[in-house]
This record gives sequence, C-alpha cells and structure tokens, in this order.
Amino acid sequence: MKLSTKGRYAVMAMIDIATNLEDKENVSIQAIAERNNISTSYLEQLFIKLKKNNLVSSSKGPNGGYKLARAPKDIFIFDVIQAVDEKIEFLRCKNGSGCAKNGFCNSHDLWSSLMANICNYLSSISLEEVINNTYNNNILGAK
Amino acid sequence: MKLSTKGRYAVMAMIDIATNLEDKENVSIQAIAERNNISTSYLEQLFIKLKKNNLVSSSKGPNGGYKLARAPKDIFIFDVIQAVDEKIEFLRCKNGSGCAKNGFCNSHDLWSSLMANICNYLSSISLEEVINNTYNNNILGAK
DNA sequence: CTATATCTTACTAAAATAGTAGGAAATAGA
DNA sequence: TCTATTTCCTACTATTTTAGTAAGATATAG
Repeated sequence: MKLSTKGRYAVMAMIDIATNLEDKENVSIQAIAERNNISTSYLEQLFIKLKKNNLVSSSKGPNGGYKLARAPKDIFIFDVIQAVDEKIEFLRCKNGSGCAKNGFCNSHDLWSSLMANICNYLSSISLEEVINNTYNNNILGAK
Repeated sequence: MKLSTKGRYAVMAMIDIATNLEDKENVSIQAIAERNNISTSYLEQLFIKLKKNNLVSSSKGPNGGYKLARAPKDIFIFDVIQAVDEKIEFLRCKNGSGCAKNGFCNSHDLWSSLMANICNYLSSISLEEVINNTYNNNILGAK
C-alpha cells in the first residue's frame, strides 16, 4: 500500500458521493471533480478501479453516475486506497528475496510491523466515521 | 515524512553501525554498503545528512569511518528517517491552502491523524529496540 | 436523435527516486 | 614525506512513479 494522491483522491471522491447523493440516484464524475478540484479524466480512471473492486456501482447516460456499492459504514478506507494503489507493499523487503544480501534486511521486522499497523488502522475506519469524525484518531492510545 | 528506500537505507546503516562496531572505533561506508547491499556512493550522500543532523560522527583517513553520536537507546527511528527524507509531509493538504477548493479536503483530518500516528510510533522506537526486537509492534494495542 | 454520462486506451510532462562518476580534502601509518 | 584509505562534495543521469491530457467508443434517458 502506498499513500499518494491517488489514494487520497479516491477517498475524497467516495466521501463526496456519500455526502452529496441526497435525492439524486447517482453522482457524476464531473460534479465530484469540480467540487474537489481534481482532473475529471484522472478521476475517471480511478473510478474504473473502484468499480472493479466493488466499491461503487455505475450507470451510464443522462442522470447517470456513480453511487456507493454499500452503506458508508461498511466501506473502509483501506479498501478504497488498495483499490486504486494496486501495489500492496511500500517496502522492498519481500519474502525471502530481501533487500539485503542474505534474505532480510536488519530492520525488516520494523517496516513490516509499521505497514501492518497502518493497514490495520485504515481497515478499522469506515467512510461514515470519517464523515462524522468519530474514528479513533490516536492509535497509540495513551500519549 | 516519507517512507522510501532512503529512510530505510539510513535506518539499516545505523543499525549496522550499532551492531558491527565491536572493538573497532569506526565503521566505514564501504563495509556498511557491502553488508547491506547498498551503493556506496549513495550511502555517502545519506551519511552526510545523518552527520548534519548529529546522528553520527565521523573521522577521515585510514581506520576512519562513522560511529553513532550517542547510544542506540537514545537514537529514534523517526529522527533517522527525517534526517535523510527532508520533507516532513507525505500529504498535499497544507495549512489553509488545501487540496480542495475551499481550504481543506473532506478527508484532511484523516490524513493528518494518520501521519501524526506514524510519526509518534516511529518516534517511540529506538535503534536499540529494533536491534533487540523489543519495540511495541502493535500500535493499535488490543487487536 | 441528442445530450450526457461512463468506459477505454494511448500518450506525456514533471517530479521523485536511486543511483553514477569524478575528484577534493584529510589523515594514519610506513 | 609518501601512500593508501577514508570522508566529503558536486554534478550528472537513468528509471520509475505520479499526475495528468487527449481522443474517442459505448451506453442510455428523454
């Protein structure tokens, strides 16, 4: 998993849909792009990936657009990011064939632990929680 | 803060020094590079930054090299990464002039919370703890 | 039939990443 | 004093990633 604009755009767009659906059936890419100041064509590409990952559904034609595949409380940030940022790792240390000469580098466990924690964190937060600002924003707890 | 090879290399090298000093006074870049399979010239550039940030001290000439500026228990991962990966943010949402049209994007708090947590986490882990594998490897606590 | 939307592919500019290369400066030991 | 070894410093470069542009095909509501 990486943390780039691609992932951020996707999350922004998902939240945009969740908060702007209102009476409409669908939200168009153009509307999302305009509200969030993102290139429409770039967003289109991201939405294709979101759809492939069953996070949104679409309908073409006038009044068409996208809507969330399920309730905001059942869509998690991690899944959104992973859908658009194809690669899972943000490290080089891969199983066995590591970054150092003999297998793993001396800080391999550190990086994989960090990554696991980030993934866990983002997996625990739903769109709904972001919208309502009710997610746990202090992973370390006491501090 | 970013999480790239640059930061990883730096942490790897610091751990390498801590674990390979032994009777020697200094550890040379070449030795570190060889053991960890990193380009020597690239490592040199990183070490200049580590030195500027008072994480290592150096001596030139034969038997020269680098050593840690203080005990491994007093050097924290966050500081090492920050020394080589100059930029602090891995987000675009900046104070006020945000990524969206009107100030902040709708998921700004999420990203800044995530970043703060990662920084906290890495600030809490010392080289010594990585070496001994005694750091807390579950940020979320119960899970 | 037309306007509006998604869908699809190909190309591209800019930035970041990960190096190479070459040499200057310092210094320990012979 | 000479030599080998090391850090130190600067400039260049190849590759990859990121973020976008562009152009058009496909579907469909009205």
